[in-house]
Amino acid sequence: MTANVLAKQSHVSLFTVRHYTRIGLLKPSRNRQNGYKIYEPSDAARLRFIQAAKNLGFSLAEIAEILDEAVRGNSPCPMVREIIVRRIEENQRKIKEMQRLQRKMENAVKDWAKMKNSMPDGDSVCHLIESVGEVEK
Amino acid sequence: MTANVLAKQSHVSLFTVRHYTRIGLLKPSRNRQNGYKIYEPSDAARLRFIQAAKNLGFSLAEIAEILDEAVRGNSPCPMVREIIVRRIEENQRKIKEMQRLQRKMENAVKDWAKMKNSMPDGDSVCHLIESVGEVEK
DNA sequence: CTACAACCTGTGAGCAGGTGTCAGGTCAAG
DNA sequence: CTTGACCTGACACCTGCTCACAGGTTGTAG
Repeated sequence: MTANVLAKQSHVSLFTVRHYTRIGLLKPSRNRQNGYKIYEPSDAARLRFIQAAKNLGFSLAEIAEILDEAVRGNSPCPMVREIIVRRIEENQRKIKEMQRLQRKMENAVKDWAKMKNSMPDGDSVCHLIESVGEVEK
Repeated sequence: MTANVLAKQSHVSLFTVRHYTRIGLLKPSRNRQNGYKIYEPSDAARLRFIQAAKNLGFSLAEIAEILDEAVRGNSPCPMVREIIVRRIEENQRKIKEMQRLQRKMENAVKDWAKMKNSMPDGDSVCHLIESVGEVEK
């Protein structure tokens, strides 16, 4: 199986397959005749695992660690449990941050509805944005 | 005012000032004697504007456009209104996506509580993660 | 006067997770 | 035999910094 075939079969872009191969997540063998990379069904399984883990919020670096641990014959499960707990906390923080930003933007639009457009001068670039900055403080 | 002084006064890292200068958001003049960059109070105002806009979710590229428009003597306000409406929609989408991920991770942890750790084999890297993938489909 | 620290400079690399472009090699069909 | 579709590695690009490097400048202490 070449990179292109694996990509199409796995509903992933060719670039992604090449990227994963370059960073060592996939380790295809080689066709000695032409130097082409050869992916086995086990690489397809690996790729499915990577997609599943990515879907669960794991970073590629973490996935690489997990795969390494598995290749070394150790159970990656404890590591997996640790990572996801940390990821849940991080994600919660990010969501809160984005909701704060969302409220801020919505309030800004509301406030701006009554304000006119202004021409820039030496002191001010856009009084709309600057008014939010002032309100913030 | 040198880069370092501007950075400290604006509660921004020196690297950030240099970065903004490199990408053209700040345009200091030069000391002819030693080649040092000279920042004026207007650059400090510009930097405050950049921080305010970034706080509101504007990207540096968008901020550059806004500043360019202002320098050309046009009101950047219509552009600002357009961008923020788009940003609100994008942000809402991202929040929903992250909440979906959050639920998925929390459900995974709950399900995994009753599952044992497993050793990897040819078919499976970590059955915890793979079980989520299967449930998804 | 000089040594030294603390500043300044431009350039380039690194992060994450791809996306894409390039020149060149390979292969099968017509 | 030529065309077009594929393959390869190496590299640049995106965002918003953060940092390292090597070298020039400045101010102070001895």
